[in-house]
Amino acid sequence: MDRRQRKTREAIFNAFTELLSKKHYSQITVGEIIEKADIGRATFYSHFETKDFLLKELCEELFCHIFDATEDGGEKHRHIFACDAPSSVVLHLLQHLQKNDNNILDLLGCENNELFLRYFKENLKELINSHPHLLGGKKPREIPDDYWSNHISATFVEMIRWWLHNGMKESPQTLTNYFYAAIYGEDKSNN
Amino acid sequence: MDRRQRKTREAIFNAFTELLSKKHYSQITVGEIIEKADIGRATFYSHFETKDFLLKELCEELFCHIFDATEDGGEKHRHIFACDAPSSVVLHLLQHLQKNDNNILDLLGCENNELFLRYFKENLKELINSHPHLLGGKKPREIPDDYWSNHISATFVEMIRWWLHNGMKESPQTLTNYFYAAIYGEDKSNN
DNA sequence: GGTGAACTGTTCAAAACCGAACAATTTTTC
DNA sequence: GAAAAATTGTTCGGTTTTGAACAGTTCACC
Repeated sequence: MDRRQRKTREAIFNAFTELLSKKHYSQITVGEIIEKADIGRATFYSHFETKDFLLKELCEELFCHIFDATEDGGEKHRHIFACDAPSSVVLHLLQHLQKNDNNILDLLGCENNELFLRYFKENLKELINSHPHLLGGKKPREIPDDYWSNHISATFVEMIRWWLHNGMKESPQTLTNYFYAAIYGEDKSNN
Repeated sequence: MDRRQRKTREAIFNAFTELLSKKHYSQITVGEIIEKADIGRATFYSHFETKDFLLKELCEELFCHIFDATEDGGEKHRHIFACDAPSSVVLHLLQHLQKNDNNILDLLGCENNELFLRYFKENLKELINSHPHLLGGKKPREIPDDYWSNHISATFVEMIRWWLHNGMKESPQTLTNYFYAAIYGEDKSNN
């Protein structure tokens, strides 16, 4: 990507993220984003059709970052698909959140958190649909696949919401244990 | 100035300032500046003929900033020419330094400080030449004007060097008193 | 003192950005 | 509920930045 495009895109994302942490999505104007990003009006619209599309792309970028390989202290860490057990996928994701990559905690903690948690759940559900055993769990035979993926992703997101709401006191490992205990009915997090 | 030019110029100045605080001027390459500023090669040379010109313009910008009116906590502060007494000019300049506007202390404290103190002295001397009573002092009749301006500016710069070297413990007001005591042979800083 | 690597400064067509306008729509205000 | 103000999304000529080259110079190493 052209250096100018990259810089403009980053400037917009940064400005938008900053605004999102301060006020509600609906009362953020494109003009504010433009002003904070310090770019021209036409430039904004050459990158994003509307504010909604900007939000969508921001979310996608955030969750792609969490779900994909990324730099980690100078050393590439493993892609989640390369994890050896479903529980390590959960652990991995929680660690990402705890490290506050891309200031995602600001967004999950602010008054716009519903926006992001919804996106997060949708993305996670799609991922589970395409990789049914990603997070493990034992699907009862009589339940449709889509119901199950909805159940798992909802459980995961609600766990995050609970975690955030309680001050993130628990370690990612502890939370992972809770997650699988709730799904399996017992602690099999070492599977 | 075009928004792109302003951003590029700032990026170059910031990158250059950062590099100057870490290594000696002579061993900073244009390539490093370009990389840190995150701009194209041709862009750099469309702004500055050479690294030397960049240094020159950085110095000019820094000292213009100190000597000119600028934002001060949301409130415009007085231009030095509007100060009521020569001693308040000195006080004013020292306060600027103490506040570390534009990270000038990084530059005056690093191994490139000679570079900046020399520029500072030259600029100050020119200013005194054009405004002989700016900093006050009583010029002995037998001394040429240029010798006097050189004397005053050198005295000022050496005071700054002493201040920096001793950890800037003295208040700007105290230092102002020292300055005039040394020039006049007694404390007349309230003139 | 010779060789290769790094650095300097220049060129140019292509691409992105600017800014200032504009009509259309929404929101605010009275 | 009408007028005013703010916001949205588009247009376009002019400007800046880009990136990838290039020859010429300096530097580091042997």
